This record gives sequence, structure tokens and C-alpha cells, in this order.
Amino acid sequence: MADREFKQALYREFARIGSALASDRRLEILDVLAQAPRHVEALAAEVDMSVANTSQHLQVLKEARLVTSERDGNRVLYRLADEAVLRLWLDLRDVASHQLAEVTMLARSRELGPEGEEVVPAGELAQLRVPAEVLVIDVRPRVEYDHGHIDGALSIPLDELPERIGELPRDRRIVAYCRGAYCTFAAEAVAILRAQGFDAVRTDDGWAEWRAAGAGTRTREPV
Amino acid sequence: MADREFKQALYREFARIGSALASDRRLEILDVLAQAPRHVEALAAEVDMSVANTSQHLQVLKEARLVTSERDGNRVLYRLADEAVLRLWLDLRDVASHQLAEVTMLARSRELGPEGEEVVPAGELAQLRVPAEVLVIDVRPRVEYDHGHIDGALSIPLDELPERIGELPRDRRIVAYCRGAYCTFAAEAVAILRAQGFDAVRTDDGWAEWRAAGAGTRTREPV
DNA sequence: CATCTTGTCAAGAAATCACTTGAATAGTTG
DNA sequence: CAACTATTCAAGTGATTTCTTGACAAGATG
Repeated sequence: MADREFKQALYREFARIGSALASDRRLEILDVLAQAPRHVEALAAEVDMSVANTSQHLQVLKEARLVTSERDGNRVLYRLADEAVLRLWLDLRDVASHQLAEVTMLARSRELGPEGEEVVPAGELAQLRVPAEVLVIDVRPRVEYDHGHIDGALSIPLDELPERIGELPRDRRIVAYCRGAYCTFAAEAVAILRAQGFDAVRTDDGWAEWRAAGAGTRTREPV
Repeated sequence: MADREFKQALYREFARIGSALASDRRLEILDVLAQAPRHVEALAAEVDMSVANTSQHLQVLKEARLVTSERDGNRVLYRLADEAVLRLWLDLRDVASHQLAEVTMLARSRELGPEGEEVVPAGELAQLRVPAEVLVIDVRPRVEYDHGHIDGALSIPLDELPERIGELPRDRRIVAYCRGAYCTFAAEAVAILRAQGFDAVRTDDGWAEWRAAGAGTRTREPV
């Protein structure tokens, strides 16, 4: 029947998206792009692959319309196609963390700092943001902050933290955020800060989650 | 660095989910399971595959924790693992329909009835449900209705429609729904009803969308 | 225009995946 | 317990995917 043909064609289209999500390398690329647009070479460095391989993965993502590209001089800038892609990626991660015991075990095995260290759960950051009481710091690389960050957050990339520690207040709690629940930048920053006697905690919220939740953001255009 | 190893292991876990979504056959299975739990043999018939092949695909979905199975006598009943899986599937479909021109073209080429036929857009069904003015009918197979349906809807499976057409009112508008935007049951039902002079329209909302939206539902346990 | 940089394309080897077939297993029924 | 049903497993083959290498293309720069 023609009905089956139609359905098969439809599911084949859906599977094109699924196939694009079927590689750990491509998911890593998506995750980086969820933070900020990148050039191919920068991406390749970030995900630790050859440029040719990165480019090929990007073609796959582009064919599935998960990312778009634009020329920028003699370079090419890639970005997530739209917010729906971000939601899809976060959902996939969410399903993974609910259901794959291995993921949470992996995540737990990475927890820095002492057992039971205080963490601001995802979704609760918004309530805390009273400037007189807490300072929110963004410890991601500068380009990612520049592309968009939580309103009012101070940019202190993790690698600049040691030399800029003098800028931070000792009379307020410091909340550090990074890319999201599976990023360790914030945990590392908190470890450094607490070692110096600051009242610092991290949050499981990250830029991607914050943006998907549609809360107050500030973005500038490509760097 | 151990950091890279950790990240790679994490993305590899995520990719297990992505890989499970990378096959049109498996997506079709997921879509059927989004309507109601099924036994292997019923699934195989529904998706038109050999039982052995269906079983193998189900193992893949099960390893990715997208579905769960339970023994039921000498049969095995499969169902979606949880609501997060449903959201993931709907998101994937959503990304596909936003971004793959081919999907909408396919969908359009299937539209039954005259051009510009009236359709209740997804999300607007809830406002319309005044019993005195509209009758909502569920034209999916009985098992799917039994597993869960829109509150107050009447079950008239598409293949029973011709013989049961006398049960329907001529003084009210009839709104037909089925599995979702890409299911053609409702469109076929509307075509039949309009040919008989009924005031009938379909909606793009389907059971999966309705359930994901968390609106009023009624479900019974496995049939 | 020659050269450099950045990114893409093409070809091939190794790994993985999909589907078929036929055998094996778990549970039910006479 | 023998026969039967529903499902899973195992092996094999053909197709697809991944990554590497080296060549090619487009834009920038001297």
C-alpha cells in the first residue's frame, strides 16, 4: 500500500536526525556549539580531532539541519540551527541521565571537593540572584561569555581565576556556573575559591539550560 | 589528560541514546509505543517487519533504556521507559519538521480533502472542548484508546467508522484526532464524514502531544 | 600573481550495523 | 511431559560509517 511507503519515507527523514545524533564526536560538537558559534579549527581543537574529521562531522550535522554555517573571511562559522535543536540536545542528555546508570556514576566519580558539598540545583539559581547577597561568576572561556551569559554575571574564565582572585568579594557568597551539569569548570573554580577561604558554591544550571529555559539573557553577535 | 577521557566516556553514553534513534525502523517502533504498550508480535505486524528483526530492534531500544519490557504470560510487553522519552521523540520530530523541507513536503503531499481544508491547530483543541458544541472522536485502534485518550473523547476506530456512522450527531461539529500530526487516520475519518454531510474537522494534536502537554488524560493499565 | 591559511572533498581500510535464516529458550496447555 | 506459542539468540552476508591521508578550493595577503 502507498500508506506504508509514505510512512517509511517519513520515518526515514526522522532517522536522518537520529543518525546525526548517533556519534559521540558529533554530540560533543553540538555541545560546544550550544555554548557559542565556532570556526572549524577552533572546534577541532576543542574536541581534539583532526580538522578534516571535524569538518566531515560538521557536514553530517549540517545535512541533518542541526547546524548552519556561514563564511567569515577565509574561515567558516558554525552554529546551532535554532532553539529546537538546543531543546533536543538537552532532552537527549536528560533521558541519558535519567536512564543510564553509567552516566550518573561517571558524573559522580568526577565530583570535586568533599562529599555532600553544597550545590545550587538547576532551576534555583534565578531565585538567588540578589546582587547584595551573591555574586554570580561565569567561568567559561571568554568567547562563550561574549556570545551570551546570565544577566549580571561576571566573566572570570577558569584559567584566569588564580590571577584575578583579588577582584572577588569576601563578604558575599559566590555562585559559579559553566556549561551545564556535566561541565567541570564550575566545580574546579569552587575548589580553588574554597581553598582560599571564599564562600563559593557551584550550580548545576549552565548556560545551555538557562537559555533553553528562556530566562533573562544577554547576547551579542558572533565574536 | 583524564579530563578528556571523562568527557569522551560521557559523550559515548549520550551517543548510545543517539544511536538507538538512528534507525527509521526503531523510530517507527517508538512512535507506535508512544500510543500504547505492545507485544512483540503485534509490534512486528504494525511496523511490517519479521518478528526476529523487531525483537532485535527492541533489544537495541532496551539497551538504550528508551523502552522497558515485562513478561506477560508467554508473551513480552514493551512500553516507553518514561515521559522523558516521549518528549525526546516529540522534540526530534519537531526539529525534523522545522528543518527538513522534505518532511513537510511529504506531509503536504498526503493531505487528504480539498486544499485549505480547515484543521484545528495543535494546542487549540483544549479550548474547543465544550460538549454541547463539539464531539471529539478518537479514531485510533481500540487498544490505543484503552491505554489512554483525551478526556471525554468517543472511541470510533477508523475501520469501524462506516458501520457506526449512525451514532454520530449531525447538530454538532465533530473533531477527530489520532496519533499526531503525521498520522493520517483523522484525515481519512474526516473525509468519510464530510462525504456524508457531517461538519467534521481534524486536529493536528494527537495523543502523544496531548499527553506530553500534560493536559487532562485518562489511562487504564495494560490491556 | 604567488603564497599562505582555512576548510572541503575523495579514496580506502577497519569497524559497526541491518537483515535473514535457523536453532534455542520460557511459558502454556492438553 | 509432549506439543505449541512467543520471543530471543547466533552466525553470516552485504551495506554503511568512521577515520586517515593527501589532494583540492576559496579567500586573504604580500
